[in-house]
Amino acid sequence: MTGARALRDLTAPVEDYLKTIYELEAGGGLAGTNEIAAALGVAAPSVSGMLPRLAQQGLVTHEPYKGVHLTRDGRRAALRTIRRHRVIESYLTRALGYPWDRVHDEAERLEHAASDELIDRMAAAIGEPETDPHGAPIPTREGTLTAEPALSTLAELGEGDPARIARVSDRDGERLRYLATLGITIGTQVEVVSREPYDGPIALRIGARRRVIGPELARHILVTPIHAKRPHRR
Amino acid sequence: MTGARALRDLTAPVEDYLKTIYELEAGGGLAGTNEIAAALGVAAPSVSGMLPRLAQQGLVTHEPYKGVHLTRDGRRAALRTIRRHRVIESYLTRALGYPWDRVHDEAERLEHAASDELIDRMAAAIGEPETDPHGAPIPTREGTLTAEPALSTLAELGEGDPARIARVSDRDGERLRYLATLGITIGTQVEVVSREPYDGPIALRIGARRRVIGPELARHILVTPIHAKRPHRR
DNA sequence: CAACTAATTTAGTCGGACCTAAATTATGAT
DNA sequence: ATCATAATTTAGGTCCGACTAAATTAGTTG
Repeated sequence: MTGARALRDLTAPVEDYLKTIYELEAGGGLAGTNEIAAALGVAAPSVSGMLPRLAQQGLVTHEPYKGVHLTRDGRRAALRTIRRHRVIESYLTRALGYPWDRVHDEAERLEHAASDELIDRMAAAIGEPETDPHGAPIPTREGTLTAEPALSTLAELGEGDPARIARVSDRDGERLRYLATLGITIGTQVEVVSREPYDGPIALRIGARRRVIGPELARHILVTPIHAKRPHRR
Repeated sequence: MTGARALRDLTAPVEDYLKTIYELEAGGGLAGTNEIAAALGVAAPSVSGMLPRLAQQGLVTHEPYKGVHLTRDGRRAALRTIRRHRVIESYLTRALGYPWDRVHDEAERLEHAASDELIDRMAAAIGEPETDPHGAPIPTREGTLTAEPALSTLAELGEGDPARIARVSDRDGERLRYLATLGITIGTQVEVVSREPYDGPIALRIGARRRVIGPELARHILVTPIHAKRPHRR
């Protein structure tokens, strides 16, 4: 009974907090005030001020000085916003020809304004994709996120290992633009040709091309290693 | 020099006020506080509170107890928002299959979140339409609105006069839904078959169908009378 | 275990946008 | 010209979401 009520009229900042907390929780156990503040580009006391408001709406549990956790409702709201974001990103690239480095900011604003109906129509119009243009999985309408298969970093691949580009962060447009010039897009097959020791440059075969990238960049590129048998995982 | 600055970061409420003031000015000389309040669904003192803020941003000139007028900047911002709204409505119907009675609310929210680039891409994707799904003209990217040809009301038509449905209000979804069941859509040709005196019902031929509507509804339907020669206006 | 440091919260403000209740101004009628 | 009424503004308050500066708590280290 508590579920469906609050989700409707969350403010844009609230949705942003929930999304951020969700991502921090997923990626590192607990979400700290400072982390949230840094991720949102906001001062730490602003976060301290927001947390009680979120708690009072039943979206989050908060023990002062310890940390925050999303409640079931909070997680649902977060996944709803994430779904919106990723569907919008997908739609903009597939239906309106947006380059992948310019969809993030647009989605960041539209995700708070689009109705469920619009999101569903967009998703349907582009064939209900399972991932967004950067490889991130799109939560379902019901708020479930298919468990992501374990991905490796391009930096972890050994020489001669073939792999397929699976995911990159959508945050840094600059980096996405650079990756595009390298020919690195989601689904592209790559292979580590050679690696210099001591965290040195990594030489790649990307399709037919050969390129060398730094290890720091490689750590931001997630890949699915390709084994002898085709990875027909479901 | 003053122009381009302020337009970028107007808040959603500010854009709504400007849009409303623009429409009231266009439709009736001066925009009164109460009118604005009624149109926005807000208390009158809220408007009194907002007007100085708008004036201070150079969007409006305000002489207390007399009235408001949009400045050049204010008019530009208003037209920009109106363009957004109408492009979005058009896109939703033409590209995503929205029925014309459900696009208004969606556009009302998206118009504050969409970038200029998105609006332009949407417009391009559906062939740069000149009017929205309800027949309202779409301002150009440069902020000009082609002078609307003088339209009549369906209630003003005499018996036997053929006309083409030109425009209806997008506000009332209920009414739009009813009009759709009558077969009344933009561009449809209609003809007044007969009219009862004393502001009585009006019998119409709509395509092949015959329908009778009340005079109040007829006054909300704008039409282009069709004369002997085809109205090949540009 | 005491003390320092880093993380977090509290205290105190601010601006935007809304509200109700009470003044004020303008206007039209007598 | 005065007076009632309608339109508008002022007064006073709320909530949200942000800020800086100052306190507090937790955690680590000597």
